[in-house]
This record gives sequence, C-alpha cells and structure tokens, in this order.
Amino acid sequence: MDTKTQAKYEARARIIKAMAHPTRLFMVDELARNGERCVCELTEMVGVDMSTVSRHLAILKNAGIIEDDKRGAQVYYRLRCPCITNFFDCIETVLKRNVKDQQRLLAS
Amino acid sequence: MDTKTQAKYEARARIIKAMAHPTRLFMVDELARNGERCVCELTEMVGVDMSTVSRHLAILKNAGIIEDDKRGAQVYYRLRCPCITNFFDCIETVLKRNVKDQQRLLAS
DNA sequence: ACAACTCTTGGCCGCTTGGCCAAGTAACAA
DNA sequence: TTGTTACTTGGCCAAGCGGCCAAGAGTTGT
Repeated sequence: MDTKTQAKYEARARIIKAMAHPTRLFMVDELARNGERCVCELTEMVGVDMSTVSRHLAILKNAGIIEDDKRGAQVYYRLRCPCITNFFDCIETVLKRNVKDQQRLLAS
Repeated sequence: MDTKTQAKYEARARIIKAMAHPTRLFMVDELARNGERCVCELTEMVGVDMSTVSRHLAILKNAGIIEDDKRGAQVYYRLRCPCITNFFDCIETVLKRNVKDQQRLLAS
C-alpha cells in the first residue's frame, strides 16, 4: 500500500474511530435527534463525569463531526453533517443479521 | 443512561470499532470492490505480517462484517453486508468539509 | 513421508484509551 | 468582590490495541 493510499484510509479511520465508542455514539445520536445540546445536558444523560464528556466531545469536534457554539456560560454542540445518521441504518442491518445468525446457530 | 440503552450503543460501537482502523478499512473497501480475497492476497496488498492481517480479519468477522470461506489451503473473505459501502460516502462528505474549513481558515 | 504453502494463535511489548479527581478558566449573580 | 455554575485540561492509572516473531495446524504436491 503506497503512502498516498495509506493517508486516505488513515483520514477515513480517524473519523470512524471518533465514533467508535458507546458514549460518543449516543451523543451523536442525541444531537441528530435533538439538534443541539449543552455539555451539562449530555453529562446528565450519559451519567459520567463532566470531564469525561468534555473529552469525548473534543474528540468528535476534532474529527469534524460536531461543532460548538458558546452561549454565555454554556457550550452547545451540534452535528456538522447530519448525514451521519444514514450511517446508523447500515449498522442496524449488520446487527439484525448477526442476531438472525445467532438464532439459526442455536436452532440447529 | 439505562442498561438497555447502553447495551444498544455498545453493540453499535462494537461494529464501528471493528472498522476504525486504516488497514481494516482498506480491506473492507477492497472486498467491496473485488467481491472476495484470500488472506495472502490481502497480506500482499497491505504489506504487513500475515499474522497481523489474520487478526484484523478475525476482528471484522467477529463483528459480523465479513464471512470466510475455506477453499483448499486458502481462506477467502467477503462482505456480509455490502451496504457498508454507503457508509463511506458520508465519511467522505465530512472529510471534504474538513478540508474546505481548513482552507477558509488559512485564507482569512 | 516430507517439504512447501496458507493461515491462525500464543507470547511479548510499547503506545493509546478511557475513566476519575483536582485544579484552572470564563461567565453570570448577589 | 465573592461565590456559583459551566467547561476544559493536567495528572494519574488500569486496560485494551496493534505490531512482530515463533510455533502450531491443515492442505497440496512429490
């Protein structure tokens, strides 16, 4: 694999990697559903330390998936590319198929 | 976040995580393009140790993204859900937008 | 039987990730 | 000005990831 090809896949991987965590996935989904949320709302929903949520958001922002918007003391985050949601449909397809195969395996 | 919701996002994350690596992303793309490939072909293309490729493939298989098919001494892999490809379109959109923003930043 | 080839797995090791606490910054309120 | 609320960041640590080499295990050809 030449350097250029490698760079291409590394760039893609960085974005995918940014979503490869349950908490971050939840937050992306929440932003897709609700338009925007501030850090304390997300912290409340997720139920971990605010510092942890802040770091997760920084990772998503750094990947260019979300953008922030400071309003007074709060920082609101929203999706930059709502197409991210289409993304989930395929994942769901894989999941359903995995379940079906599991069942077939148990039945045999 | 209740246990059930958490489980849902963990399941999704497992699948996304399986693709969150340049090498695995390349292999998925290659399988999407070419239908199927055996381990030694992929090893040749990627240019790392075969043991490493084998492990990457095991991760993708474990996530239910690919399936294997032993034919003689070779093991051929193929995509289980070609819809994975749609997936890349959105990533590309995010990437392009990141580049555009970079340029705007430099121009200002 | 033996060698050659294809692939997987165990062992090891260095780097990254994800969590918390504590400390810092910034904005509003009294 | 002093306190309170909303975030971010540094420091730390346990756990997971990704790489290689070496040693299986299964297949084909001689």
